[in-house]
Amino acid sequence: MRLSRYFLPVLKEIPSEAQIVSHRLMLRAGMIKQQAAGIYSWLPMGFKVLRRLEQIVHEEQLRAGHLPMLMPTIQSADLWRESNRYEAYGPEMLRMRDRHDRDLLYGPTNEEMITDIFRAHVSTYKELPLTLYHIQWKFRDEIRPRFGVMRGREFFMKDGYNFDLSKEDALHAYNRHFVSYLRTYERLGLQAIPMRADSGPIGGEDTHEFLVLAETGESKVHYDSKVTEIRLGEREINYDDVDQCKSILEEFTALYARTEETHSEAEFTHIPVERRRSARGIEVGQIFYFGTKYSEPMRAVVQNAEGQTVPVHMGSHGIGVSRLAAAVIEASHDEAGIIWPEAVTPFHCGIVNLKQGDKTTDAACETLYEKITQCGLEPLYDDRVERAGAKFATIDLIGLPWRITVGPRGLKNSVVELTSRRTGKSEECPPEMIPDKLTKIYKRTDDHPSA
RNA sequence: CGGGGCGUAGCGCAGUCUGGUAGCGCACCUGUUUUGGGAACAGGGGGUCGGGAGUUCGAAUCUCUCCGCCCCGACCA
Repeated sequence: MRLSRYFLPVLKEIPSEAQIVSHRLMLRAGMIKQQAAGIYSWLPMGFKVLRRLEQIVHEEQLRAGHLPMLMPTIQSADLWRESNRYEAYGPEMLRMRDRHDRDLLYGPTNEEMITDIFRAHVSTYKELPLTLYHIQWKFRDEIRPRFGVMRGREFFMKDGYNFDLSKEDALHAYNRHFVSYLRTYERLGLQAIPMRADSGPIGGEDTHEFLVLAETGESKVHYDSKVTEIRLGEREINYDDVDQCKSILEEFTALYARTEETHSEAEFTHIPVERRRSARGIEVGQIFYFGTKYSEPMRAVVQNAEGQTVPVHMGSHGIGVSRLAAAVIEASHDEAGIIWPEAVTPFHCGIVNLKQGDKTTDAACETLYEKITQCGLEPLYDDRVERAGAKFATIDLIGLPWRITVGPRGLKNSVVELTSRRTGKSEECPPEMIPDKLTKIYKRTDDHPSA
């Protein structure tokens, strides 16, 4: 993409409504524009990041064997009356009425709807286990939306639902999600710590939240500092392996890590003093096992091998995709702006032409642009007629992980500069070598399952 | 919902107390000179002062009312 043809309304000054760093940077980098309290437009570059996050979440769900689908944003109130949540959900639910006076709502979550789909089409245990998910906009009419897309009223969420014959099967689904979530966050370059949490209005027995540590996080958390040393890493995972999934869950939950709601001071004091940590975190996901809470009232039942009709065991699982954009920025930025992890960056590199209009530098940039594009990578070429400082400031602000600086000074020696946004370190090399270097860098994060 | 604050050009703000018909910086347009970390100069375009009602010869400014947004608190991906 050529910057001169792109729509990237960057701001030099910080809009006054933004309090936290991710919100400020998303506004300054021209990623989002507020349309109402807690409701945002995603401008081209923000949208690009959102789609990359969505893509990675999809890939990891597919890898775990979960099936993508799409449910509508608007739901009928009748379904919610069946589960008795229409009244129980309270004013957080945005209710509306159509021209025939039918009660509708903008879905805050989809347990009822997925259960409706399940009961309409599944009647035998032979179709189990089944896990369906979608990535769709939700609306929760928060009392006080804030912090940009971190706590929007409208937000983009992956929500999945598993249906199993027995509690044991459903707990495996729980563990499987646990592992797939860990993998998802690690791919995004985020450290998200699983913590035992409170089940809230979704209800249920077992639940873990995944939290990214950040000063601006809204949740208070308490943990043993050793949990931050555990990584999933490159290990092979077989999502059908019940024991493996269980042992990974046990490995990650053996050490103390709780949100404020489930915190126990008594247990906390068993941790050696130097390892006790109380901090704040951003909740980027949560998984639940809730048994037959919805399947019983909504009659989502199957016949088992003995011919008995039994309610299915269910769980639900969510990742806040739009919130992830803010969480990544909270976890990865500096004074100059955003620092995108390679996995989610909107463009793979920026090409900065220091002397736009100069035949030699223009030609060098064009060639680089073409060659890099041919490698399947997407460069953002700053071809504006601007001074070097302005171009550097823009490219730093929007946070592309790699910058290629092309100027007459370097070209005299047949070199361009490759600079890491994260470390600030530069190396000079002939432009012909750049595509290969970038390809190697991105090979590490280019991790698509065949699905 | 309780408490606090704000609404003036795309963004950041002054002007409001003490009424006299709107200004500054950035951004934008034109030109000249510049050009390896947000250039300088000159010229220029852009505003129903959140909406409505009232007071007044006259309202961004005073009064009433509605709307929107932000911050602190209880709830949540």
